[in-house]
Amino acid sequence: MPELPEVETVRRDLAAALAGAVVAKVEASGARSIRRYPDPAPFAAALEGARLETFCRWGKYLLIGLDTQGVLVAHLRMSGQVLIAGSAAQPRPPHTHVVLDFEDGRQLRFVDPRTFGELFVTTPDLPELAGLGIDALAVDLPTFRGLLRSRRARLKPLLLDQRVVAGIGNIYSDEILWTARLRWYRRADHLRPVEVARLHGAIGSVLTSAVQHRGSSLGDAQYVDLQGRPGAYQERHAVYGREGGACVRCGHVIERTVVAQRSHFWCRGCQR
DNA sequence: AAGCACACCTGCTAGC
DNA sequence: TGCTAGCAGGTGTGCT
Repeated sequence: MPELPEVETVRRDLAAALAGAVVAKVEASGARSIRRYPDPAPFAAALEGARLETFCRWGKYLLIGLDTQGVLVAHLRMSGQVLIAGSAAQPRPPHTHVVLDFEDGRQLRFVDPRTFGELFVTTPDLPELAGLGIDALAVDLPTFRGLLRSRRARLKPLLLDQRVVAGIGNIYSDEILWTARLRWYRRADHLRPVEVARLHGAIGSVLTSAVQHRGSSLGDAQYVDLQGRPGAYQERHAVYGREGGACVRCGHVIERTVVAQRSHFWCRGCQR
């Protein structure tokens, strides 16, 4: 589900809602959500009594800095949601696996039907995230050029590779390629300089616009924000999920093909 | 290095 | 109406 814009929306809302909040109690009933811990007690102990101080994001990882020098890391994978509740009395959604109780009575809930997501507490140097590429909203053009120079990978798998640039998933890779007017199978090291610049510009413009519209929620509403509300960027998708529709730029029919075992949506009329 | 197949899960939908 | 196959926003591993 969530890619960079959705995680960034959650990050901003968390910062506004929970800066300074102190964890009173942790309930971790879903073992898979804290799978790095053979036993839930150390996970709870790392959080109980801690004050939430900073709210950062790196790619699709949410990073909450604690006053204990620890960092709570969350990755939502396909179906994870972070929801805030005004009180413990508010009914819990199905598949609520981890609950943080705050001193003021509010709760933060980690809900995840497919249980691919996870939470853990680590040190500020984030050893578990070694190898993750530069954040997609932080990469400048010269750096991006350098990243592509020696890569023989095709553009779609390259954009999805979190070791190169972090934060882009299946929806936004298609929107970025359409915006840059490039086909998925172009090789990174064969792009002309003007095409590299277009791709870099498209990463910035698509992700920034998606953040402004609070991310994309598809029909099954797996992605919702902290308050359970959907995003609005899906209304602006040019290609993703629009198979058979008309390209808003050139009028050709949007096609769907399978690339790297994922659905890929594109326009043969204006993507080269 | 790159690409593929598959694994991890549940839920929803399209098609029979 | 009821069943089943296929599909889903992500990543990790193991194999060519």
